[in-house]
Amino acid sequence: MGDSVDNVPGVPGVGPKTASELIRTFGDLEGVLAAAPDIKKPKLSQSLIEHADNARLSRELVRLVCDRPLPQPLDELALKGLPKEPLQQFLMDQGFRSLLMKLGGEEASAALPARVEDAIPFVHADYETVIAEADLDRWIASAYEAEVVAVDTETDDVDCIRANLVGISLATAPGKACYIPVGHGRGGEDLLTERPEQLPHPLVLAKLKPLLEDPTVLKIGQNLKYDLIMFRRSGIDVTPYDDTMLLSYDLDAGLGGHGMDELAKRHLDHACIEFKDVCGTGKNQVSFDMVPIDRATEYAAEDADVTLRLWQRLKPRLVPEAGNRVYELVDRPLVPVLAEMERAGILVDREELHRLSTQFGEEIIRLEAEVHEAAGGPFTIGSPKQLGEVLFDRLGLAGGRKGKSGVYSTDVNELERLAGEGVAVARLVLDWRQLTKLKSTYTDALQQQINPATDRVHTCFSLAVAQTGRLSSTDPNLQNIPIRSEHGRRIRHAFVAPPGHVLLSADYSQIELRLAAHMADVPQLRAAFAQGQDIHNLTAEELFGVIDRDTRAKAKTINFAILYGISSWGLAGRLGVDRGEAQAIIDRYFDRFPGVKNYMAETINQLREKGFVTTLFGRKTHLPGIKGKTVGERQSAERQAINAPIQGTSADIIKRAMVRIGPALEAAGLDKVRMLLQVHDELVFELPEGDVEAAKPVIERVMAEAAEPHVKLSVPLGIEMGAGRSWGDAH
DNA sequence: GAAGTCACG
DNA sequence: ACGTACGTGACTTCA
Repeated sequence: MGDSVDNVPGVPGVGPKTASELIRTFGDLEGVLAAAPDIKKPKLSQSLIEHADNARLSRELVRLVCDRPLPQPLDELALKGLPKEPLQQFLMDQGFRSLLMKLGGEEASAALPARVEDAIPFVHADYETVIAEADLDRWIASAYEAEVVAVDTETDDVDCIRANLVGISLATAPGKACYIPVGHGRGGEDLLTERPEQLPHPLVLAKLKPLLEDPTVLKIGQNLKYDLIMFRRSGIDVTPYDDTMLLSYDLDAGLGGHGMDELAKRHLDHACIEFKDVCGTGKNQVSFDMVPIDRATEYAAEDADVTLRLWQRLKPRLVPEAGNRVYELVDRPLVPVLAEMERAGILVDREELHRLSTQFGEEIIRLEAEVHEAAGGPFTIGSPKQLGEVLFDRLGLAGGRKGKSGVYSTDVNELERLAGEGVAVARLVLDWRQLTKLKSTYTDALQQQINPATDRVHTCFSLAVAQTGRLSSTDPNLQNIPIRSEHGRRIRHAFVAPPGHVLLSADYSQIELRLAAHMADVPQLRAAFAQGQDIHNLTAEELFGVIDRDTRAKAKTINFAILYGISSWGLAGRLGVDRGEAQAIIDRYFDRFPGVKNYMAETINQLREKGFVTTLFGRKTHLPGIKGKTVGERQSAERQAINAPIQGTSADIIKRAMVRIGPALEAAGLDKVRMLLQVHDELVFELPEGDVEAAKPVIERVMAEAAEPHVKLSVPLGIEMGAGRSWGDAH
């Protein structure tokens, strides 16, 4: 990366370094200063400000070194005012223990021990249940004193939009944790039939609010987005915060899951009390408000205790290992943004979905009869096993291929092949499959997902699932709403804006190919994007010398193959040519675009050496499969290694756009524009009709400039936008 | 709970 | 010899 601090005065032999590298070299900020006793302070400051990879770090360096008024911040700094105690909070946040001790005394840094004490056992009996007001006050005071507190909320539902608060747990030191019940025994049937003695819910929240919002106390959570939403619903804005799930994700993506139970096993060698041991499972499961309070305390306080201990293990690894970039710049600030998107939800036309369900249902019944007729008897069309036997055994069609479990493949490729050969039943099954898919997954299911209180659908975005840094969406998944087929597209038209409003969709045009052109440094591709040329036409021209429908389609397939980590077998299968021909095309591609070949070789080398690959923002994806037993496993890791930096950089960029879009809109006076959805390269907004023309340029600018200043791209990022009454109309 | 299938980028 | 692209989540059938 090109950002460097040239000629750092007073640091002989250090050479060009980014701020993060300086920190890494000397252990912490104090080390940097110690190594540079005769630093020309203002000059260092200016230099760091201009070149450092963490603007916030730079600013605090300047503040520390110069003790004079700060120049205007460069990046995120512009988005937020400084907290009350910026330096102390920042240092604690960064894990600069020794400096904190010097400035704030021993007690200020007690929460971040240089070495984690392994010996403190988990003793459930030591956890405290807070029933009296004085005890609550004592715990709050202890959190202020520790300047760090792990927080966990217990509720009666995994869906935090409709969940009720049942209790809150706090931990201020390993082994020192409490549980504050507020909603137990609310009309339970078996376990608790009346409300046991508890502090009133509003009182507890009123007492916690100043603590949770205090800039000098760091709040720590595991999957904090959930708790943030719960607190936001009560008018509490938790800040500042750390999330152990995200720390794990940004440090160890690819090495395992990031749920608390798994992290506790991995890092603390501790088996947490499992939720199902407290609440049961299946039809015997009860919600948390029905759990007796003493049992609830063991479970809930342990969660906060574990979270605090995980933070002590993970946070100190951040600067040395993760380069401190994606966590600070991307993932952590995204949490409240996603929380607001989930809270907002999107309006769905229930009647339209119902009409589509009815319509699809009637068509499915017709198709079912036709399939059975053609097959010579009834069978379960939805059973791949039965369908395969009907097609390839009963009807005796040729070309049946059995997989390792001994069933014939009947997927879309196979059925399309048969349909192309004139097998009528194959086309009927394809149509039946499409409509049952649309009905069961979308038109039926989405109606069930509409929240009766808001009349809207509230998805849950997960930050720590995808190996590459992408988000994922569940309950319902709003990142796979149909668009490609005509029937499917009608479902998109059921996602609408309320009266007087429209939906605006903004998407990055071919962002992954643009990033590949930049990362592999391919002059022709860069020039084509700079001039707005059609990129598949360019590939067709380079590879085949002619541009027509056929060569362009082939070129498009090849461009995708490049992004996914090419193999001659895979390309052959997609293009319908033999393997030798596919290999010839690949060779020709590498010949025309040698940067791509080099990029792939370098990336795989890096993977073999380090065990991970990185995005332009420094996000890691570990791929232990590169050391796998089989060739297949190792080649799979190689393909992932090619794709992960591209897909991951794209994810980093749109996430940064999401973090910056709110403040940018606010600065433009567009406070009624709400971001609702992210679909990997697309953002969907809901806004008053009259705001569309003002909002478009703001959104476009933020998205187009989202990589800057930390990453300088050699290709422009193109944005396409549209607005309409429905999501379907916004494209 | 695994396998197969298919919706999206 | 190996293998039919990268990343997800939801639904259905069936053991």
